[in-house]
Amino acid sequence: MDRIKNIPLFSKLSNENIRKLEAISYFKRYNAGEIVFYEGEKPGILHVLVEGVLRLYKTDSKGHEIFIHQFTPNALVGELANFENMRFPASARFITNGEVLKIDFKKLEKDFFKNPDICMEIIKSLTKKVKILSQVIHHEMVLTSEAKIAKFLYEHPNIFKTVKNNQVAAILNVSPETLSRTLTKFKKKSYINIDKEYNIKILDVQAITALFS
Amino acid sequence: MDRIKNIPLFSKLSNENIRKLEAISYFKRYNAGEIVFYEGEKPGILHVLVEGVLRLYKTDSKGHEIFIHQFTPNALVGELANFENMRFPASARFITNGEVLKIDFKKLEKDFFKNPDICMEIIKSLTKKVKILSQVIHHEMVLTSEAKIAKFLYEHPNIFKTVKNNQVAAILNVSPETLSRTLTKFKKKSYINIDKEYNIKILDVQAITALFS
DNA sequence: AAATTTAATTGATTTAAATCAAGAACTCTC
DNA sequence: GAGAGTTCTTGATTTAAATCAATTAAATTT
Repeated sequence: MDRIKNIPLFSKLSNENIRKLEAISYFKRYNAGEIVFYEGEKPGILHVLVEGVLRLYKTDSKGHEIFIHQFTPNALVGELANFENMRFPASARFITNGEVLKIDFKKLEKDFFKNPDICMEIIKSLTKKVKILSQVIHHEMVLTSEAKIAKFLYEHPNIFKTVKNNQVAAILNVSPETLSRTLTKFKKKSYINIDKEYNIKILDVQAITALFS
Repeated sequence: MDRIKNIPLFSKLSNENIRKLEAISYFKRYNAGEIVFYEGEKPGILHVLVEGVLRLYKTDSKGHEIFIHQFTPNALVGELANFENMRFPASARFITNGEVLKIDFKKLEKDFFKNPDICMEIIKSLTKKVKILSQVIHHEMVLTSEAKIAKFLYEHPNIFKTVKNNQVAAILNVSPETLSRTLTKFKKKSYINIDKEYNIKILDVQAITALFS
């Protein structure tokens, strides 16, 4: 009960409605690496990520993973497929251990969508999603690999300390080799400096930002 | 008044609300080729396409147009930028002559967003948009040029009669040369047949669909 | 600390598709 | 229907990035 109330999407519901919601939903825990749904599956359940990091990705013809987005709590996940009654356009896999609230979509639709507060929250969530997809398109269709890497350095200068280059490359949809080559190129041009503890310092912000904007 | 009422988004509004809406909006006609907004511009106005075909596209680093989508009436256009108070992520240009209803977003937000009917319509529109973007991502990041062309042939077998290969190539984000080569390849393999009147007949549906799914 | 595994780098090659270039086939106008 | 402008086709070349391959470096296990 409290747990559902803590989810922003439902925070404004009356106690009665929350009880109704409890009746058509359940929490499920996942371990890192587990799949919540696969691209191509038929939905029926609406997922709310309540804990952990959940990665959304597609698979190309060669079996490669294409990184789309990484969700953090308390995101609504895979609602498009439910709303439009289509198959999931992407797969979702937990990167850390985590938990989702699983809601029977049909029942939710019937009882809750008239509620204006819920409507507004859904609009917010959908808008966020349009923004994310819009950025994915920009990232992958407009920017070059070099530009993507420059942007990432600028926006997440500290992530290299905790995440392996390997994983950064996967997030950027770039091969590890390309990432490595681009970083050494930036070092050579003195755009950045990387010390022994993997602290990345951008020396020439001007040059780095110019690459992606 | 009647014109606004004919827009599905507003069809359920009371006459009073429609009058209010009239006060904060106006219709504007455009000729083919004219720009409604440019990528990077700040919004402030919500656009509803009421007539004509409006193309949404981005421009890459080399100045190339990247086709995103083509809207037909009565689509809500560029709402993301308004909702999220960000700059337009793409440009919009009329392909035919047409008309849009331009609405002052701030005022619309204040007066109309509580209305549950409008909310539902906005959710529908946003959902449609998520679906479109999701398909763009699939199209451009997962499919190869060959796959894109096969899919297009399958889904729009008659469009070649009216639209030049040039333009089809632009819609597919593929060079005219690549389109030409792929079509001749399909002809050679007897997947398709093109007669003198540009009627395209898919001879081997199996083979064509296998290329993109 | 040595051994083993994992990750990063560097160079050479391949790949899918764009670009460049030139000729052929249409369309349109006069 | 000749000429001019488009559009389409075909071949050769270039390009950005992936892949392949080998080596070096770093991290983990024993």
